[in-house]
Amino acid sequence: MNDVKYSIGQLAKESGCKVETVHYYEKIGLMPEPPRTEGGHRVFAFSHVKRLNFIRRSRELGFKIEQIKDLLKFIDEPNHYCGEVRAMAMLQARAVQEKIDDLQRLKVALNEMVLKCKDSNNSIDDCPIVDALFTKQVAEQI
Amino acid sequence: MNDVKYSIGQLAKESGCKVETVHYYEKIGLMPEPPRTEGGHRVFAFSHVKRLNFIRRSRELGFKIEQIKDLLKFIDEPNHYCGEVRAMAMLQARAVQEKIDDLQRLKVALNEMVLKCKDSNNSIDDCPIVDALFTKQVAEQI
DNA sequence: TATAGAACCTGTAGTAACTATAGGTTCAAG
DNA sequence: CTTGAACCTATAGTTACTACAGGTTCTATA
Repeated sequence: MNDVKYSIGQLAKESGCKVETVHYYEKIGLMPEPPRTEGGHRVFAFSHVKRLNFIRRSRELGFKIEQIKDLLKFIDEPNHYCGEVRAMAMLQARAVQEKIDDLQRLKVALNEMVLKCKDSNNSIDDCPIVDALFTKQVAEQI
Repeated sequence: MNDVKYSIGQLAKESGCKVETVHYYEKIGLMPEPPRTEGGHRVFAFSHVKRLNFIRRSRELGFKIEQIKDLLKFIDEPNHYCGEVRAMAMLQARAVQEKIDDLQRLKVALNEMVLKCKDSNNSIDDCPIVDALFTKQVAEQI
């Protein structure tokens, strides 16, 4: 039977979150309010472990909390199709690609600045990096 | 002479920030407190435009506020060398590369999930993406 | 069974880097 | 001289947590 019970600490460990994060997810409605012991301690089931894993992994993939709420809605409510999830994943992949492109441009700019700055014993007044940062449209020089 | 004066709105426009951002930078000590008019409006000089441009561009390159404070310290205080700035830029470039690598892994994971999910009319119960997110160590499958 | 201390509880404040709002004052153009 | 744009301050909101304080419950050992 799958009626193993988990304390919040075990749940957290099991899914790689911190206890405070579980509290937080409960507060914002990502995780349901679990049953409690007499004394008020939360008692979780394996389904909670699965759900929290889903959330954590989605976060790792760069989904925002609001997006994860949408994903969980698909899962919680019946009558949804794989296509909706697929579409979200594709959108996410595109957003990630854009971030990568931005960072690539960044890196090139930084490396160029470093290359220009050959004589690192220069006084700060002659530093090409400082210079580059003071001039307009660094980003567009790239 | 370079004694052109700028209102906060002009300063903001000139350097691509919002007025509130200038207020904020002043509050946290990135920008100095400028002189004021009788009525209390801030009056900026060209040096402020340059400084704010430096800050904005550094932010665009992914430097954190605290790092920019360090960079500005180099510039504000005498007896600093180009090498210190160069070292920070190199560190920054490396950090950016790491972020790029992370995102690449992300993108691959997302794309693989999308590819596996061929039949988007499937019910959500059979969605390989949802499946992948529920299983452990998605990130390590990549 | 008594007790120590680990783990839990709630609620609030802090983080980064702004953005937005409210409610009031000053400036500049016509 | 009036109008309305731009400015002022102060506070709250944003995102996704993290960290604390001050108290309670659970559990393992003596």
